[in-house]
Amino acid sequence: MAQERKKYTIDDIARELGVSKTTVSRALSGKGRIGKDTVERVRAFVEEHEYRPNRVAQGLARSKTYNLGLVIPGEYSGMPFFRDCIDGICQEAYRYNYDILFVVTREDGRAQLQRLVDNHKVDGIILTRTVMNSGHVEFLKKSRMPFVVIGPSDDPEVTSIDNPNREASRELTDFLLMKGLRRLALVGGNASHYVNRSRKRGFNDAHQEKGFHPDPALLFMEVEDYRKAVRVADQIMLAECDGIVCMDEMVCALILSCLREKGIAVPARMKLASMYDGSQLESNLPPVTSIRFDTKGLGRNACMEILGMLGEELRDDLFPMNYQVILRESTQ
Amino acid sequence: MAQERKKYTIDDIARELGVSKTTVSRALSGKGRIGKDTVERVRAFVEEHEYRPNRVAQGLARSKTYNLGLVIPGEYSGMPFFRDCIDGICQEAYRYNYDILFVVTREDGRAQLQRLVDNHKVDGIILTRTVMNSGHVEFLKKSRMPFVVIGPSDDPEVTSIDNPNREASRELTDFLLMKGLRRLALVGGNASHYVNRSRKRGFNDAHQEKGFHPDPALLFMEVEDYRKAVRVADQIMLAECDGIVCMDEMVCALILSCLREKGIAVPARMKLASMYDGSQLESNLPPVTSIRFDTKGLGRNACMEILGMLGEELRDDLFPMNYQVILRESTQ
DNA sequence: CGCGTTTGCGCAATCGGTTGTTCGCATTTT
DNA sequence: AAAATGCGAACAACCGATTGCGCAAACGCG
Repeated sequence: MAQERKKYTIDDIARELGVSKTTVSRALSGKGRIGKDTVERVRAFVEEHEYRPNRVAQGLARSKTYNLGLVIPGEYSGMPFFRDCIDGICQEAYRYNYDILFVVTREDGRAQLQRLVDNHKVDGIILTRTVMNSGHVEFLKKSRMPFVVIGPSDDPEVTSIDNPNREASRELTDFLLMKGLRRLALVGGNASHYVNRSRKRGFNDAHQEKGFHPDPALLFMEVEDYRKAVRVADQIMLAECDGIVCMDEMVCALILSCLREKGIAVPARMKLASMYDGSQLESNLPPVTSIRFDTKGLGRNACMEILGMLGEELRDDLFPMNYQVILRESTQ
Repeated sequence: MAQERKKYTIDDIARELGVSKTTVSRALSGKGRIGKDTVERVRAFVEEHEYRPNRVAQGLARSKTYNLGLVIPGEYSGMPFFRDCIDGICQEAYRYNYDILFVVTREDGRAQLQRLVDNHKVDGIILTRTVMNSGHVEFLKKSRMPFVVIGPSDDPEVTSIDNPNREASRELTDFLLMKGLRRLALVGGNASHYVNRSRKRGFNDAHQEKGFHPDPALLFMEVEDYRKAVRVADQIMLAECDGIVCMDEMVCALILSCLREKGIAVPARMKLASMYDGSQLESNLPPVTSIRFDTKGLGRNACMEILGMLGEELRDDLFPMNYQVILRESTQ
């Protein structure tokens, strides 16, 4: 049973080893001229006694915190996309010994952001963007704090990264059109969420390439719960659609549930596909065709981008940001 | 357009005001003897120039980081419970100018935790517990790092806080038994998640109080997707149940969907209730009776507990940790 | 008026590291 | 053999705050 252990400081190490703390510091950082055997001695001692430099003191001396700020809008933090994204970000950050400072923004999001910057609590910031407003980007540009954006950006000075939503949605839609479907409904949740807009663009792209025009009457947004889904499903059936494209997994599950209840056979009487694949679509009945993104990889990339800006030597290349259209029974 | 602004240090302030930095420090902290008018001058200047003390330097001097570690198991981080909980924690932390260091644990969770402690990156830790294993608690006890646990704890030395799952489940079950139901099925997801065990206990409690015994054949766990739900729903109908109690919102939505498809009228032929209320049950068809917890309040309480341990003067009392059984159409 | 107490403030050490510069010594060059 | 070079290690300043202690002026009181 390891007893309460003294916390060593660099001075303790220096004293016990009979060297100066400069030497200890250099031995550990590998910077500056220093003898090989000395390095070895120090390393061994440090290993033995489990010394860890105090990050706070290091931070003061180096003007560095080894913290990254992650800004997430509160109302979305539970969505599968964010879950995977956060997962990737954390995983990559930990590899480089950074930690993640979590900022859940609500109405007052700016105050938290400002605190991070003013108080020197982070070295850089990862900003997730859901709606295009929020002066956060402008604020960060002005503050000289390095940052990357997850989501769209029209500003060439801003490093941003995102899933290829538009392209992927185009491809999925194209696949359905190639199957001969001509009256596709598009169903989604929150209309102001940029991701839904990107997916809608892809949907339109595919149509236009073939000289088709999606019927505006077949666009249904704000489908967030079962009751709304029921109504939309009714309208879709009345409108004589031959296929339904859902913006995300949740909406898709709701719609599918409604179709089953109405006894509308998928895929026999109606094709169904989703523009985002989660854990539920594969094991649904029938399994639903959908687009799989490497969202975790996206998170890792975002993290690598910011680490790169902070001068870290990256150990891997960025992940290629692609996607897969996964064909399942719902479109057979 | 606010131009790039110089970052003031305490020395800058002192120089410009013609006082010592000791004075500035004292004026701002309110500690130590110092003249009223001096305090006023300093405060005004600081306000004017938006000076913010460098938290890292403060941290070194005071041995304090104003960071709280929040340990969350990666596989659950997206669940509604955690979302609300995190929300509450962050909200409360920000009020006291603390930030949240987010630790998503996977298999290797211990390494991250150890880093937080070894490197002095946090003042305290909030540990969320999902399964009862994990030597995290023992590790933290040994490390002398203040911490609280969200979840159950048998250890009297450990501060822990949780929703009253067992009591609430007992009450909900009791309500159903009082209605005359005698063959209740209990359906849930992950069986090793402690929260499901607590709820199951409450379910049993209610039965035993009345001298009944829940039929072990009516306990269905690991119902995670639609396909499994379909099978379970079949078995439930065969078993001639008169009511179904679901462990959480997601399972409940799946089961309800299955019932609708089979044309089984809820509540006419089957009563349905959920032991956790989320955003989906109220707007479902029919709306489902369920237990509402103040999970956000739980998060805030956990945060207040740890802040208290860290010597912060709390501005509010703890929230009373109660719950409501919300009666809806599904049990009428 | 003299003396003890209180008040306001600054000096300097400290927290635990990093880093530019110097210094002694061994090795190589001429 | 003297001068130039290179190497390893230490000195001391510094990062930006906090804090124990001491000093001088102002105050209270008999």
